[in-house]
Amino acid sequence: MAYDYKAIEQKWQKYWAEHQTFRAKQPQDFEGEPKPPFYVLDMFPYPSGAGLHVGHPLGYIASDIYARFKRHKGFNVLHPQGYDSFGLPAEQYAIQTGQHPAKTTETNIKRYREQLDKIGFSFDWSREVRTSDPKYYKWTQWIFIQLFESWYDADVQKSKAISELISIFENQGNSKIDAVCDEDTPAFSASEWSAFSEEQKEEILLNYRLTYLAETEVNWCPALGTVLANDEIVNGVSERGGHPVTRKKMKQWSMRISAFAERLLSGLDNLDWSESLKETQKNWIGKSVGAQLKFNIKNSKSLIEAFTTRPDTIYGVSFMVLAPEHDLVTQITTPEQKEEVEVYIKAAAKRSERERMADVKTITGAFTGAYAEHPLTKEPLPIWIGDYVLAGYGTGAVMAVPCGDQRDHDFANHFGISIPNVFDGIDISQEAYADKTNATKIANSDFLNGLGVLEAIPKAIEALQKLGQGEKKVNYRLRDAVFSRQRYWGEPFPVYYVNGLPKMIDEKHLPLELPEVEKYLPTEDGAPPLGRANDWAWDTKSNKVVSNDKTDHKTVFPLELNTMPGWAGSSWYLFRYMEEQNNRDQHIASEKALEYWNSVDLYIGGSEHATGHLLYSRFWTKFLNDKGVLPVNEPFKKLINQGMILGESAFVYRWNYNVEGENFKTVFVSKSIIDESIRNEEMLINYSESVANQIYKILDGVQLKSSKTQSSHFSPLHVDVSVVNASNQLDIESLKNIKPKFKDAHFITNELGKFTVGREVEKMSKSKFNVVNPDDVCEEYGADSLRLYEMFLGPLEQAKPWNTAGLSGVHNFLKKLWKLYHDGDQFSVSEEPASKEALKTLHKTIKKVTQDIEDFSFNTSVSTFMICVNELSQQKCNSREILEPLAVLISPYAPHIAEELWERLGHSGSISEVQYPLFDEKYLKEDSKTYPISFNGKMRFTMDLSLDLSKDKLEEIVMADERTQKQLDGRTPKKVIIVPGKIVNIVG
RNA sequence: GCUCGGAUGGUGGAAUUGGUAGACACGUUGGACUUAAAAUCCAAUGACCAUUGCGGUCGUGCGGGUUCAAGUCCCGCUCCGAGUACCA
Repeated sequence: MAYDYKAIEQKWQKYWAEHQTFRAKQPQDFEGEPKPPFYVLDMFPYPSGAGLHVGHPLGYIASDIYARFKRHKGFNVLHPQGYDSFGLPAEQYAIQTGQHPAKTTETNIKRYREQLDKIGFSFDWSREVRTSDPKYYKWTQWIFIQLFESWYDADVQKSKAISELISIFENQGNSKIDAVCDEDTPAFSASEWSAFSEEQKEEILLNYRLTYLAETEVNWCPALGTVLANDEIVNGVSERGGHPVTRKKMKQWSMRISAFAERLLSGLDNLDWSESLKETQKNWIGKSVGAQLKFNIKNSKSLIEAFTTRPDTIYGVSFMVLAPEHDLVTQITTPEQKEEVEVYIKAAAKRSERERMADVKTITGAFTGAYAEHPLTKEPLPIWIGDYVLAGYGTGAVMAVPCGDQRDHDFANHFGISIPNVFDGIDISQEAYADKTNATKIANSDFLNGLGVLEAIPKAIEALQKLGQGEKKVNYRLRDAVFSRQRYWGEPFPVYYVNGLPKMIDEKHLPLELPEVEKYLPTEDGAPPLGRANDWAWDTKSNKVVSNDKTDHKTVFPLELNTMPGWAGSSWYLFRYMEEQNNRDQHIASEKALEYWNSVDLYIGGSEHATGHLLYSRFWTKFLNDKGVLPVNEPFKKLINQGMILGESAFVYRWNYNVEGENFKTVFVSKSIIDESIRNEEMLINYSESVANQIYKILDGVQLKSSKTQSSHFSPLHVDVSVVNASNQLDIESLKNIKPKFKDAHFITNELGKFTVGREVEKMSKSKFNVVNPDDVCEEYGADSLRLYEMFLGPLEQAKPWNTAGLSGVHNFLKKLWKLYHDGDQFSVSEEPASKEALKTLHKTIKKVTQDIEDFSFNTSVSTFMICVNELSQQKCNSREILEPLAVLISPYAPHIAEELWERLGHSGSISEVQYPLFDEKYLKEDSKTYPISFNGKMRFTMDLSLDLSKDKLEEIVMADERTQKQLDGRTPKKVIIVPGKIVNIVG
């Protein structure tokens, strides 16, 4: 019987579903001691309308292999899947078509599920989550409330209940605690606190809450009608769609993730993540250690605070620069400078983020007319404004040290400000000296003279501290994350407003479900889509959502109109999977389940989530750990980024032929002809008789101008990869059928009537017509072939192009594997003991494959299987002793064929939990080795020699060999290097 | 600019502590089977030279170095990719 992958795969997919083969057990399901848990997770997909292409399952296949391997190794494996089902595309589609996003999302999920099922994943679907399910987002809202009810104690680096903070305020005000809060929070005593009105208290508390409402400058994207987070902006335009982004002030919910900066940074050390990913998070958090200095302003009570990492260069300060948006600017600008400053501020505000970034070279700024006072020398320092100083970083002000910072150097040069030098023996006339090497000594700096950087920094801080004008400070680049979106398809905030102040809906009334709206657009007066809902007011009496007409601001209040961002639901979903569906109502997951499953042992997904999802979920995990909700403070122990699978786009080339008169026909020329014609430096018409005839026929009567063929005469156009075969030949008829715009086009083919296309590797996308669909591959070769091929393609973490041609190789391998267990059409294995070589082949394979799985080197294990099957075929081995363990070995990779063979071997039930074969060294023991015999490091021939031989004996035998004598040609070797079991090298 | 990766045949990619470079697969070529095709099987396949046979020279982006021995280690470059970007 031939290998009928279609029947086999269908059969086993059905079996797995019916028997719930991959359902994970909860600890209480075991009689006696539970099996050790192992949690393998994929980044859950956003179910887009385009469906899956072959790039998506790459990571899923890798994690599935690992999950299946761990089951064979005796673990209780949790390998769930779900959907990140809130999001922009469904809403954009709703705006265009009027269809409810819930409906399109449902359709898309169905399609995803079908596609995933065909690949044979061992997912436990009984635990599926969807972020848009009210039963799920009830807990997203619950976490939001917990954040609102918390503040951060920087002293012990822990989040605590807000009630605790209130009692601290009541007893001692806010001066003695080290709580993370907004920069502009005023200081108050206990009695002042008591004297505040309830509303004032609420406003102050908002400065401390871990999620807070604040007027923030946000990244507003007019085209998308929403605010974007920093990580949703790439090169100054929106990640989705590439629309321009501008700065705008809006009242927004924010997350005080900055409070967790230090923990997010130090926690990285214990994670088994790739160095590059950790590096990306480190840079994003951007810790810098330095000092915060206070500069008095002449003739003013105000101070300028500036952060610096180089307090040792304090004597090199010759001016100050404020960000144009800095609050002090209007206060201190002198009447003479007022006009110039205002013009500058206006111009700076107009420059979009993108322009500012693109144009770093142009130096701009304006003098305010005011002077600050140097804290040590008391010299006046002119105060400038310049847009190279960012309002959002540090204090929005810098002490400019032109000798030590290139930007300050450029600015000083441009505006003719002096550049005092504080480095001993360094020439700073051309450029600043920014090195922090301790060997360079500080000069012209009073008490710092002669010190290296490392000694000078603490000394400088000490001196400034004595004056009350500076202290050590750690600064982070990480900004608080804006949490409001002006969108419909997201989690509603469990928030209503009393006198403009936010109140939380009590937990027991959650979820607050998303209301219906008649249109998914913002309202005419610019409110978010929820502003269109008729029933969107909160009745505090009945604790229900009621009609807006009932709003009286006494018992019925308006609800929040924004919704939460995409990362809300994905920040905690991993913990939801830990609990079974029917026990999820009362909590995120039961304590017992959280304790048992702990955290994700292996997480696989794309590196594009480095500074978004992966940072936010670490933040929420730490927070929920502080609260005692979670027993862990990191969500993902080990993380692997799978590389992107790229598409091989196909191009046809339109000939922009040069004519006397009109140009009206669409003519495409085979790539092979173009290339050769260019190489031969001839006219296309002279390429060959066949080509000339075609041209005459198409361009009947047209007079071509003579010129040599050049690539600039052709414009490339994408064509769908499905109409191109593995040899790059285009099926012209099919192309005309699927793309009517080619209907009347002419195609100039080579002598054999073939038309070849050009190829280029690009990102796989619909617009490039290079998408390969996994369904098609499963149809043509089967899921096991798809799985093996995706792994065979190359290292998991590396980007690589998809090349359909290679699929037949792994498919052939499966056929060969099948044949090992069959004699002609008959299933046939022998009960005879296996030969020595067969056992050696098997154990060699066990050893290598086990090692490869542990190293996530799946490409090499596929090769190993190929070698194994090749060898066993050669040996004509069909012994059960070999073939049984082989089926288990390969089952994580090609589960369908493995199940089928296992059944044919006479077993009932799934192969999935059969013990993984154990490696035994004794089968690999060799008594001889094929030694490479090298001369001066170059291998000349090999010799089979016993491994028992001593070094001397080896040398004797090698030297006696006639080939050795021939190589030496009468010379006496200077030296003979012998590494037993490895190599013989003769020098001389 | 900075940080992190990477560069090996026609192609995707192997190569454990430095120890036979190019495993495995694709592609290509030749052969067997077949009326023919497909499928299958066998053989060859880094480049160059030699060829009746034995064989030889070069070769892992470039230039140096360490070593009996370097794809692997060290120094200096080039190019490509990713992330990040006026962060004081």
